[in-house]
Amino acid sequence: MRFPKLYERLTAQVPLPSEEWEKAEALASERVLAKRELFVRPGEPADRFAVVLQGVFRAVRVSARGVESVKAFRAEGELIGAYAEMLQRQPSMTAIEALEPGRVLVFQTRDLHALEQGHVCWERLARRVAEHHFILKERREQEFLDLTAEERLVRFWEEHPHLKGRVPQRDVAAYLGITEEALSRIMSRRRKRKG
Amino acid sequence: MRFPKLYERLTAQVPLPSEEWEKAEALASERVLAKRELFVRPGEPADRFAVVLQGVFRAVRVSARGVESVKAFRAEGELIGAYAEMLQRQPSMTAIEALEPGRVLVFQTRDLHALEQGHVCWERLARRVAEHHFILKERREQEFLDLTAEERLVRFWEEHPHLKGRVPQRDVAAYLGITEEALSRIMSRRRKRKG
DNA sequence: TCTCCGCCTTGACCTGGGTCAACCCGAGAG
DNA sequence: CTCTCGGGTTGACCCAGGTCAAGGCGGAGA
Repeated sequence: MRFPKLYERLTAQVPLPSEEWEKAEALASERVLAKRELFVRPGEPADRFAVVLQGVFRAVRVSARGVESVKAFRAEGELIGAYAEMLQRQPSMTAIEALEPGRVLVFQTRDLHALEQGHVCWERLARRVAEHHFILKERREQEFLDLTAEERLVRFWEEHPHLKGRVPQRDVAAYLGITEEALSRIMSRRRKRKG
Repeated sequence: MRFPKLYERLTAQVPLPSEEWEKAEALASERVLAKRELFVRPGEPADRFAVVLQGVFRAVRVSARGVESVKAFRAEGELIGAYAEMLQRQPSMTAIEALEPGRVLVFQTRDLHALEQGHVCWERLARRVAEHHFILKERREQEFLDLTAEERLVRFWEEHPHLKGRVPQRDVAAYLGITEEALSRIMSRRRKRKG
């Protein structure tokens, strides 16, 4: 077993026979990414995903207006991939970019599919993953519905303390749905108010 | 079988043995709701959900500021319930209200849990449901990130043509994340521009 | 050392939407 | 027939955040 810690984490979610995990490991491959390198680029088929072993990534989409918005940041232990597109068997509309030099463990969806045929544990895991991501998205929806940009900022740092110093401010702005100028002003306003 | 059409729809998602469906039907109960009546009220345990047989429902949450925001509208054939809270075994923070007199088919999560022990099809269905809801939420997130209120309005009616005339304007506003005054103005602005 | 570049800040100005308050209108109820 | 009430509209005013443009600043490379 090459990734016992990862196995540990997964098994906490859904019991996973170690033989099954060994099979999965055999199908996975490690990949190193430079800062700014894309793990997924828009237009590509959404046929793979990965677990972050090292580094921070951002999932970005550029709108019709040409504005970049950040859908999520992902760090060690989390999944990266164009999930929604994968589920809908569409080409990716999302870019996934390394914000630092990183390492990931890549799986082909096709391989996972094959594993699912062999043991129900993989379907159960897929369910957990879907449910977890649903909860994340719903939380974010709620934030857009009833928080101001400033409140969303505060909440962002509460929810992502591990990203301190690892993501540029402009990306935080793009995550909050505001411009970098607006974010800069919100921060200076708070500096003044709080001390 | 009491609900063959519903069985049809589900089976299109995930093959469901008819015996299993019959078991589920036996556990479900029909409930009639008056206009304005709540199917779920905030604070209650999130221990049940339902399929809408008739009527339109809204899922509402009131923010700390006391503002109502609408998370979703649900009509015939769709699911209602405090899904996120259910997954997290929390009391509901959401109210689910009938906007018209309605009928629903109610399931206890506990019962579904029991069914899952008996046959994998229920887990598969749960996975599909989670994935589907994820996609819906992500779409909405994207709309908040890169559309104006007016564009969200247009998209809303494109995505929910069946709600025309069935939901009050103020609730559409609460769904879009704006006030009813703002929505009214956006509409009159468009009336002027377009003719 | 100087320069360039990526990232952040600041200013001036504009605009969409929030807030508060008045008003309108159509449908039931008495 | 009138009153009331729920839902929608309109106006006046304000403010958060967008836009455009000009710096500022620290670090890497020549």
